[in-house]
Amino acid sequence: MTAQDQKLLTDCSDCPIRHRAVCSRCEPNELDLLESMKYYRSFEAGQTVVWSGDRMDFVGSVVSGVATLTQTMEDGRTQMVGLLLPSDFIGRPGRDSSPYDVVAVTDVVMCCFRRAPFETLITETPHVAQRLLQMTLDDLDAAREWMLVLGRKTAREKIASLLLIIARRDSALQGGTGLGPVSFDLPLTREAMADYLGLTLETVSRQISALRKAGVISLEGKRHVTIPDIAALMEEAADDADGGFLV
Amino acid sequence: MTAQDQKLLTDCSDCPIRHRAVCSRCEPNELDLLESMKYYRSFEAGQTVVWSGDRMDFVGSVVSGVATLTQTMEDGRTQMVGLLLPSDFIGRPGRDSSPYDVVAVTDVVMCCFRRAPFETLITETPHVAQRLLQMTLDDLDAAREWMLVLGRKTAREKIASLLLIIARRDSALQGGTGLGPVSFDLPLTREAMADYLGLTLETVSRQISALRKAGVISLEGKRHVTIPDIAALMEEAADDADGGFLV
DNA sequence: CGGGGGGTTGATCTCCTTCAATCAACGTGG
DNA sequence: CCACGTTGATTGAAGGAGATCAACCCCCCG
Repeated sequence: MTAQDQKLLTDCSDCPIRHRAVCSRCEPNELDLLESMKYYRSFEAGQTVVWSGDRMDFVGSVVSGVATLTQTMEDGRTQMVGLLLPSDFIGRPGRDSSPYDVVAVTDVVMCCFRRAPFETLITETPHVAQRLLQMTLDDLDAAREWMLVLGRKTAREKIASLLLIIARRDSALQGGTGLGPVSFDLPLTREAMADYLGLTLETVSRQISALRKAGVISLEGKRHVTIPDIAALMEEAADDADGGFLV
Repeated sequence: MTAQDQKLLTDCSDCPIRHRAVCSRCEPNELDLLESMKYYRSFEAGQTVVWSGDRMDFVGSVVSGVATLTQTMEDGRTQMVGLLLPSDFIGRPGRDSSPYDVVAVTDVVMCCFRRAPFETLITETPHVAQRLLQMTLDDLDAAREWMLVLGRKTAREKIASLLLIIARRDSALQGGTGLGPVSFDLPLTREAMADYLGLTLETVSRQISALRKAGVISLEGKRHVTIPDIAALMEEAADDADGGFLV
């Protein structure tokens, strides 16, 4: 985090996620309340933010970077159940421990609120609670969308679906047009993609190669992806919803 | 619905889901408001409650019976993304169409509210919105739990997991002790189970037979299941969480 | 230079799907 | 009352998509 970033982060009105996070609906006085109880925390790539089952004394928003929510079985099988991007919220009111591991996959900055004051706040100010309900409903839709991917799609379709999701987000954030070639960096390793998709990392690697050989995507290095024709990728993903690329 | 059921359903204070549904936190005056805008609808087994994409002019709670939330791809592959039991809520404020098909799998009675008045109500009375947030968070947890099942469990583990979920619900509803043998009727056909689990109906049938032959479950007819030893079934489900049978 | 993390590719195996036959239960109409 | 069709379920045989095991590459860093 540069000195300038640090400066930006002290004032809510300059916050990069001001218009999308839990606080987006707040009136100025509500924002003052939130501002008085907030603090920032930084995590390095690879660092665990919260361990599954551990006590969690805060909730908060991802300001920058990417984190994952994962579940692990006793024998080591793991499934990613959420991908946390800037403006996404971590933690739930009314529960003091996370049932998932939260791991930073890139460097992450979070805007945190201590849980107790936050919980009283959402019972008293409706705008935060309303926004939180909206965000939770969106998360639920995303989770259900993902259940279709996990349960019914082939490995190739899974990869295509994941690439589309990342492309969509990126283009929404960067303000691309949604037309013409799209290109972005994969924030996830092959293994993390496998954990998201319910596959092995070998299968992920093979299917990415296959999509490359088919000309649906092209790679520079291992991580930078270019999509010459988004419609072709949507075809591969078997996305019935036209999806509305920019949604 | 018998005449007595009908009578019971006219008054919120006698409602069987009074203490678990969206209305469970309401003060008497809030309940009066809700009561003034509610109406009941019945659906027969097999009937579609809402078609994916269609306009939805109401939201509401399942009072009795079982319904499913499913997604279907163009080529016919379908994935169940939710199982709706008594007290579960359908529809979301702020959106006028469902992205999923809602289908009654048994006869279903719903307590409905017209969407417009309900939406103004939740912006004005905090208790309904708070309860809705809680329920949505629970749904999200359930969806994420299910992502682990879909992504990482074997067919046998999937079947065991589904049986456990149904057993848990049933025993919570019926007020069983959670100890000793548990027995219940499957509300779902083999095909519906397959759609829930991301399997084929043949695999479902085979794995149920396998669990029966292994003595983990026993069947009377095709639908009535008895579980002599719940711990054994949890073992088969590879449920890391002790699960706390009664949660 | 060694070592380790991340990635690719190959060979083999296996679990689940696919296709198909059969069965039991049930209703319906002649 | 029985032939017939339908629906839900079971079981078998064969094939395939993805897992598993393993070798190897690239690049960065100490």
